[in-house]
Amino acid sequence: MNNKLKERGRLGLSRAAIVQTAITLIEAEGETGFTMRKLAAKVGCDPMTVLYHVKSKAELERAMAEALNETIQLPDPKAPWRDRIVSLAQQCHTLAQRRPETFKLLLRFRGTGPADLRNTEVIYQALSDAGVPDSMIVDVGFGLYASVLGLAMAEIGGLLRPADATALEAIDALPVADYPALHRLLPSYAAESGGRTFETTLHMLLDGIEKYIRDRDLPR
Amino acid sequence: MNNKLKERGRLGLSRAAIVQTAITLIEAEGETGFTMRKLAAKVGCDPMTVLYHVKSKAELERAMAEALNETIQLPDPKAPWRDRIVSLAQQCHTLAQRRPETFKLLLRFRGTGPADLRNTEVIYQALSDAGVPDSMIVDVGFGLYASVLGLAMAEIGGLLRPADATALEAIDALPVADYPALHRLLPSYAAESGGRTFETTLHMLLDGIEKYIRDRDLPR
DNA sequence: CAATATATCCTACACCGTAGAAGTCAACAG
DNA sequence: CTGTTGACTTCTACGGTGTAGGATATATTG
Repeated sequence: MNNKLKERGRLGLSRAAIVQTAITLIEAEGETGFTMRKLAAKVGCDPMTVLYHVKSKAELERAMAEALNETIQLPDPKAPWRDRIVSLAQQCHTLAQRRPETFKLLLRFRGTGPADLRNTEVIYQALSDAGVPDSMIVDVGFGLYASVLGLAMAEIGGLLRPADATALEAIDALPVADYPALHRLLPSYAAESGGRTFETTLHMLLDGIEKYIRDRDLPR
Repeated sequence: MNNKLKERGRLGLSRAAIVQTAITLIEAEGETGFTMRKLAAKVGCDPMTVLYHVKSKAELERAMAEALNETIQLPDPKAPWRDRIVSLAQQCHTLAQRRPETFKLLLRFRGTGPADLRNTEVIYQALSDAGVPDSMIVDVGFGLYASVLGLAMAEIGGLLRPADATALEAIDALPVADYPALHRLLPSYAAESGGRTFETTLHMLLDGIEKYIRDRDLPR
C-alpha cells in the first residue's frame, strides 16, 4: 500500500491542508492581516492556486469556521443534561481563547455546516431531557447558543479583557456624583479577568432555565 | 445672531454630519460595500476631505458605534432594578434590528466612549440595588451585557433568522436515528422568528441572577 | 493689504480579491 | 512510442481599497 495519501497535484495541496494553514495564518496576523496572497506564500504556491482549491475567500472562511466547529467533542449523552450543555459551552469558551481570530468567523457563518447541526442536536436533546417543552426548545436553544457566543466573543473582543490604563483614567475623570457605582467598583473593574464571568453567567442562565421548568410544572 | 451653526469650511462639513451620513451609507450598502470613496461621494467631497475630518476609517467606525450608543435613553433611576435593565436590553435589541450594520461595529469597539460608561453605570447601579454584592457586580454586569449583545448579534447575523429552504433540506437529509430532536422540532425550527427568543432568554438570565441573590441571602 | 490657519483637493502608492488565459505535467488510450 | 485528456499550477491584468504627501483654495486674523 501507499505510505502517503494520494497527492493529486504536483505540490500535493489539499483543501483541508490549505484550511489548516489559513487558520494558523489568521491567528498569527489577525483578521486584517489575513490575505489570500500571504496565505499563498505560506502554502508555497501562487495566489490563484489557492483559489483553485477553495473558490473564494468567503468560502475559505466558511470552511475555517467549520473546521473549528468540528474540533469540539460531543458530550456523553448519558450525562445529566446540564453537564452536557456546560461541556459544550466550555469547549466553545476554550476555542475562543485559543483561536480567537478564527472564532470570530463563527459568528458570521453559523448554522451552515454538519458540525453545527450535530451540536444543535445535542443541545435540543439536553433541553428536552431537562423538561423544556417542545414549543420552547428552539427558542431556548437559540438563546443559550447566542449568549454563549456573545460571552466568548465579548471576551476576545476586548469587552472582558482587563481594562487598560487609558480606560481607567477615563473613568477616573468622570464626576463621582454622576458615576458612583463605576467609581466604587473601579478596582474590580480593573482586575476583571473574564475567566469567572463566563462560568458565572452561564450558570445563572441555566438556573433561569431550571426555574422556568419548575414554574411550569408546579402550578399544574 | 447667526441662524446657522458656524460652518467652518466651504462645504460646511462637520465630523458629526459625516458620521451620520456614514451610518446611513453602511446600512444601505452593508459592511463590505461601505467605502471611504462612496462615503465621500455621498457627502459630496473628495475622499481625502473625509479623512481630514475623521483621521482614519477605523476611527470613523468607532465614532459610528459611539453615535449609535448615544441614542439609547437612560431608564428612570427610580424604576425597579429589573425594569431598568430590561429597558436597556430592549433598546439594544431595537437598535440591532434598525441599524444592524452599524450595530455590528459595537462588538468591535465596545467600552470606548462616554455613552458606554453611562450605560455601564446604570447597569452597575441596578445590580447593586438588586442586591448583587460588589465583588460580583462587574462580573455579572459584563456577563449580562455580553449576553444581550450576543443575542442581538446572533439575530441580525442570521443565527436567529428563520431557516431558509436549503438549511431545512440539509436537516431533512440527516438520518432520523442520529438526529431525533432536530427532526421532531423541524417545524418550530422553521418558524423561529427571534422576537420571542430575545425576551425569553433575557428573563431567564435575570431569573438566574435573582436566584443567586436569594441563595446568597437566605442561608446566612 | 498680508499672513496665517483651516479646509479641500489631486496624485500616487502599495495592496487587495480574483477573472481569464496560458502553461505544466501525470495518466492513460491508441 | 505518440497523442490526448484532465487536473493542477501559474501569469497577467483589472478594478477596487485606504491613505500618505503635497498643492491649493478659502476664511480669519493682524
